[in-house]
Amino acid sequence: MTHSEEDYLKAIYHLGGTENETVSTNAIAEQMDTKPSSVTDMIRKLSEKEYVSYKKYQGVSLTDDGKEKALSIVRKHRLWEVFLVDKLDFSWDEVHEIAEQLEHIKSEKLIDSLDKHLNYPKFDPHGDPIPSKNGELMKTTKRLLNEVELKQTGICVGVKDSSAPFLKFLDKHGIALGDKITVLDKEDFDGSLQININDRSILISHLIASNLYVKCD
Amino acid sequence: MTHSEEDYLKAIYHLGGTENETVSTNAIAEQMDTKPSSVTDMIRKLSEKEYVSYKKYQGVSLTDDGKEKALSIVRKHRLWEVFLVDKLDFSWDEVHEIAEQLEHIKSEKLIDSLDKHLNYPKFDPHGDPIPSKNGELMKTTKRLLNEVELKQTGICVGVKDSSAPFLKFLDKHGIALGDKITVLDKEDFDGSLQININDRSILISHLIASNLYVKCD
DNA sequence: ATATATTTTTAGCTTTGTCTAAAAATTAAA
DNA sequence: TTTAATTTTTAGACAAAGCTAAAAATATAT
Repeated sequence: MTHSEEDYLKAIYHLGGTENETVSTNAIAEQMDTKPSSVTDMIRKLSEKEYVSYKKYQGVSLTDDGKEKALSIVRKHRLWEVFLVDKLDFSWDEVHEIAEQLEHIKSEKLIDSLDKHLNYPKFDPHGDPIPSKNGELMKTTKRLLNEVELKQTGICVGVKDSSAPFLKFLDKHGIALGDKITVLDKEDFDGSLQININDRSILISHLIASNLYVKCD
Repeated sequence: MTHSEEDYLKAIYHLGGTENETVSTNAIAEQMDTKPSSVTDMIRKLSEKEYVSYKKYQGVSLTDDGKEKALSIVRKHRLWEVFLVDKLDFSWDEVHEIAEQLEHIKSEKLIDSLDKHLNYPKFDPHGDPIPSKNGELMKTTKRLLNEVELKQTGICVGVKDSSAPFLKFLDKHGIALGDKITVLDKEDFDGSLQININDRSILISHLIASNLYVKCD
């Protein structure tokens, strides 16, 4: 399994090409910042190796084997992200591209040891769940903050928009993973939300709220 | 700088192709377990990029630029080895091939943070010195154990033969990096050494002694 | 010093992953 | 439903890194 093959499986997984759902050649090309023709080539190879099932012009989806491989890469990626933040004091928005490299390191024992060293974390620094060793992914019932009822409290577990500008905004305003957020008020006018976070009360726009995932009990 | 280019620079460095010393095509091929013709190809490329100086049929040596790159890879390799042993409880003889992968991860900040996290170690688990960030390598005056005078004590800092069988032998007999070794007696007959290590006294063969580096005061 | 052996390089081919440009299939629209 | 637009695939090229086999250069030995 080459570096590149792993990248493709991960991309297909993230685009939802699992459980009989199909993903288009163009979508993969865009996600991976490459050309559709390159994608077709690789898809054919992955199909021969039975990591994906594929009929010409009909899109592609992961086989059980492919899904297993994809989840193992996601697991590695997220564990390394936890390592970078928890142990090396990286901030939330710096870890992605380094983890993108580290996820390809091949050693089962390394990942097992890392998992133990990090005390078996369940979520990565972005609040995304870490697949278990045998490929089970915790179902998290997260909601967008703007969908949360008045007076309810939730824990910030992730973002919808993970672009650097948005992550920097959150950082600047002291909003981080694991923070408890209570919805104090909703403005009918523009959908702004008055929220309580870390014992401060701030007003955030609808756009911000609709890109923040929280987990309520 | 590709993965493969880095491997070649490291190999040339380890073969001593620095400070006007020259290394042969065949030697590199053997070290890297590849063919001489492949080496010639890569040497030409590295020469164009001015990482090595090279005249046909005359062998190759690192430029200042190339040496700097090689030392940075050695630094990364050895820091990762310390991480694996100190933090993830790997044993001495398991870390090499994983570090071989990790050394290619590209992120200056990652290495700086790792160095800090490990508390700026000076030696790797094999007792080899870790180059500083600016490429300085500590001069260690290590000697082979069989060259040490009677009654002298030294600290075990490395091995000459780093093959798995030898490392396993040491492990089995409780000889590890950092151990204090005193030479109690030398047998004229076959060069065996009676040594004291960790409050035990054992007899080791000349071959073993001649593959163990120690550092005396 | 010449012949032999060894080392190194060249030439040409392979694989992996990418690309462009053109053809084929599918989807959308008039 | 026939045409137009879009998506996907094919065909052919390219760069990286490796290989084999043969040629050229250097080193060794008689």
